[in-house]
Formats: sequence, structure tokens, C-alpha cells
Amino acid sequence: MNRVERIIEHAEGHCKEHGSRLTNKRKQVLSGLLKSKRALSAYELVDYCKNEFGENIPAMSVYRILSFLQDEHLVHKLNLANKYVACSHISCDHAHEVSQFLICGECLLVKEIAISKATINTLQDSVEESGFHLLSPQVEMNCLCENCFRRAA
Amino acid sequence: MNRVERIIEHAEGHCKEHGSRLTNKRKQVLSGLLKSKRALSAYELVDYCKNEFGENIPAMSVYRILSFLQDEHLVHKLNLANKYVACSHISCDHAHEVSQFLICGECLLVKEIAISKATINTLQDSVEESGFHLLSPQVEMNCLCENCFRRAA
DNA sequence: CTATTAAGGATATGTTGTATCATATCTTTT
DNA sequence: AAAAGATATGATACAACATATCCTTAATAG
Repeated sequence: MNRVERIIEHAEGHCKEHGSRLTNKRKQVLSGLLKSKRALSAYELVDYCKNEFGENIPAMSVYRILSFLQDEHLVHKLNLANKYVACSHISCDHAHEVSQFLICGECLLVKEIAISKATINTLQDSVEESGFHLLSPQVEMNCLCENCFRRAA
Repeated sequence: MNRVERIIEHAEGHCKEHGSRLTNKRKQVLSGLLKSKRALSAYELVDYCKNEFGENIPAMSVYRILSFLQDEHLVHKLNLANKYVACSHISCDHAHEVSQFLICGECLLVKEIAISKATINTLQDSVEESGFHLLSPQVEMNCLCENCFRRAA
């Protein structure tokens, strides 16, 4: 059993625990994200399922599936790019920490790193002081990866 | 002369200094953002110019104008919302600091606050350690404002 | 086994943004 | 003030991302 299969099995258990189902199509979409180093759009996932599994999933359904996977904390949406990535902590059992996403604006390579407690507290405090309430504590930063940076220079 | 007019005059001087022009339509678009507490979409600005000035600016032009205003650091794009806001530091002469944008996911009210040097350094360091290079150091966080938070609860 | 609920399909449409090519308006120089 | 060049704007088409709505199919509980 390879890495992706293992993660998906883990995710399936996670879903069962609170009575939701990780159906076939949901697994297919999730596997697409798991296999990719890059962030993918809903429409790219439509293509992936067609090519990889011969499944013709309409865009509408992919959006529904993505929304389900987000609710299950298996997937993040990157708003900087309007694209989606698998959560890198699916196979950990602990609730995952706040993530900082580094997104290459050129090739969409994504790196998800944990943000330090202290830093997130600072950000959170400034939010509360301003009378706002944090919804999804997820920090995205617009970067270039090493490769694209060199190519640009 | 009111607040918006004063800021626009200041912005005009700023543009002249490096040989760019703050034309009438550019002023109109900028004034729309300055008058709004909320972030606005390009298409909302099209409507604003039509209603306020009777100008029929095509969407294409508004996008170009927004792009110009961003180059001049007079406007920020909020990627979390695909909307635009006037930079809150237009009338300061000092180069503005890194901003943290608190965006109400409900009503799009936006608060722009300066982020502490220490915090931005921490974030920046984690970016560099991961082999990425920061492009636009602007942090956006998905929040609810006080009003919408209460209404939701 | 059938009633209920969850999942997925079909179709249309809304929203944001870009590509491309044409036209108009300023600016500078003569 | 006319020609030439640069900057700004217009018009049209379309690409990419996303949601609304209504309907059908599949899973599960009673």
C-alpha cells in the first residue's frame, strides 16, 4: 500500500468516526490533491478524475466534494490562488495547528508549514483588539519558490 | 475641501513626482474606494462611476486603472475576497509598513492595521527557511466584524 | 421494504479577470 | 500649430472560477 492509499484509508476512518462517508468520488478527488505538489483548481480535478479513473464528475460535484473535504479538515482552500490543497496533517491524529501557506505565484508549488504559537497569538491579538473575530486562522503568503525565483532573476 | 478631496490631491502630487498621471477616471475610481468602508469589486466600481459621475467606464478599464493604482501603492487588492481597498496610508509620506488586513467575510468591512516588525520578521524568516522568497508581504485574515459576529451568534 | 436522508447529476447563470486589437488623448519637438 | 511618439481608454470576446436550482439515485434506519 503506497503513501496516498494509506492516507486515504486514514481519512476514511476519520470520517466514519463522526458518521460521514468518504465515497469513491470523494476519494478520487482527494487522491488528486494528495498526489500533487501543486495547488489544483476544481476544474483541474475534473480533468484528473477523467484521465485517471475515466470518471466524468461535473464541476458542480467537484465543488460539493471539495466543500465536504474542507468541512472534514482534509483539504484547504488557498484564496490567494483560488486553488485547493490536501491538508498536510491528514494522517496525524492531533488537531492540526494553524498553517502558514507559502504559495509560488509562478508554478503554484505550495508548502504548508506550522506557524509558531507565539506568532499566531500576536496576529490573533491584533485581530481581537480591532474588534474582529478570527474565522479561519490560515495565513497565506505570496512567494516565489527557489526555482522560479532563479528563473526570474 | 473634504477628506476624500484632500487625499486625492495628495495622491496626485505623489504621482506627478515620478511622472505618472492621475487622470480623471483614475480619480473617480480611487474616490469610490476612498469613500467606502468596505472592499469593492471592479464591477462595483464600474457601477459607482456610472451612478456618481455618469461615466461609463468599461470593466477592462477599471481593471487597468486598479492595476495602475496598485503600482502607485494607492490601492491594495485583497485576494481573500477578490476585492479592492484604498491604501490607508496614502496621505502619509513615509513608505507604509507591512499591513495586516482584517476582512469581514460577511459584510466585507475591512480594517487595515500595521503589523509589528517582529512579527513580520518571524513570518519572513519561516518563508526564507523553506526556500521561498516573499513577493508581497501582505497578510490577510478571514474574520467577522463585531456586528456580523453578533448577528451570527 | 419503504421512508428518510445524503450524495450526485444536469443545466443555467453569475462573478472575476485577461487577451487582443482599435481609438483617443496628451506631450514633446520642431 | 502639426507631426510623431507615448500613454490612456474603448470594445469585444472569452477564459476561469463559482453558485443556484431542481431533479435523480443511492445508502441507511426504522
